[in-house]
Amino acid sequence: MDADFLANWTTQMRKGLLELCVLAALKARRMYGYDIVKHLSAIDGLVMGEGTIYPILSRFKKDGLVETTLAESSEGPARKYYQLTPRGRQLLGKMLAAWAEVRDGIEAVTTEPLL
Amino acid sequence: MDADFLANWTTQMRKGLLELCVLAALKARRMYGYDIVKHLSAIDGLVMGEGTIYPILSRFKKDGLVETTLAESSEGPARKYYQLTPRGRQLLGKMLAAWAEVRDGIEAVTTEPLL
DNA sequence: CCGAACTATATTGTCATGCAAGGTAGCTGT
DNA sequence: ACAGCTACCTTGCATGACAATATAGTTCGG
Repeated sequence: MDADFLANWTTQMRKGLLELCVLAALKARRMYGYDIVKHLSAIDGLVMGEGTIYPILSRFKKDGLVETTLAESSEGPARKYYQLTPRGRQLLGKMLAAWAEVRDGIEAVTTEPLL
Repeated sequence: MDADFLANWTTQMRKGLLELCVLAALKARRMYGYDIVKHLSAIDGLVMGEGTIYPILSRFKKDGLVETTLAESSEGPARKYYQLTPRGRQLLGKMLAAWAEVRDGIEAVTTEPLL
């Protein structure tokens, strides 16, 4: 089915892009995992589940891009806040540059005039 | 190394996006594999190798998105030209819509004002 | 006429990742 | 007690980019 192809393709398209979004979301403020899911899912095209965010955050921590702080919550278990390290901030800059390049390239191909 | 992380991430980011570019490149005219590589590699951020294009084209053909025509060449082996089927053209439209949605979503996250 | 260089197609294997599914645990209201 | 929400985390699968590799035809210099 077309629907299958499209759903599958959409998954593939998001690879890597979600990492960019998560890092970008942490640029302005610290956030905890569950919150990031809600935050990004509010945006069309960036809907994601918890099984997606936690592996990403673990990777980020392992690679020294973020650090964590535990904080009590009155609405459930303690929240683990993630905040960017200088290294994470620097890498985010490079990723944004690479993203802009690819985005512009795609824009060029998809709007190409007929030859 | 940061360089490793970035290189790896760039690879992941391109997943799916390259398929979009290939379909889009075929929108205006038929092309053969080697030619598509040269064509897209001329654009920064869309550089790709032959080991990438042929699996994509095979998938497209298997899924009925493109059809092929063989044509003699005076500069090497016969060229296998790929052209969009109506189904491929229709799917390209849907993919472009999904792409626009994700692109705009990322734009929103990465340019978010400080709270 | 031999080999280097280029065109062109194709396959195999590795690796990272998105995501569904499942599991644990704390707090709130009935 | 129990349902329902918040919040965290792990396992397993499917997918696709890319490097490496193989094959074969053409062209051109020595």
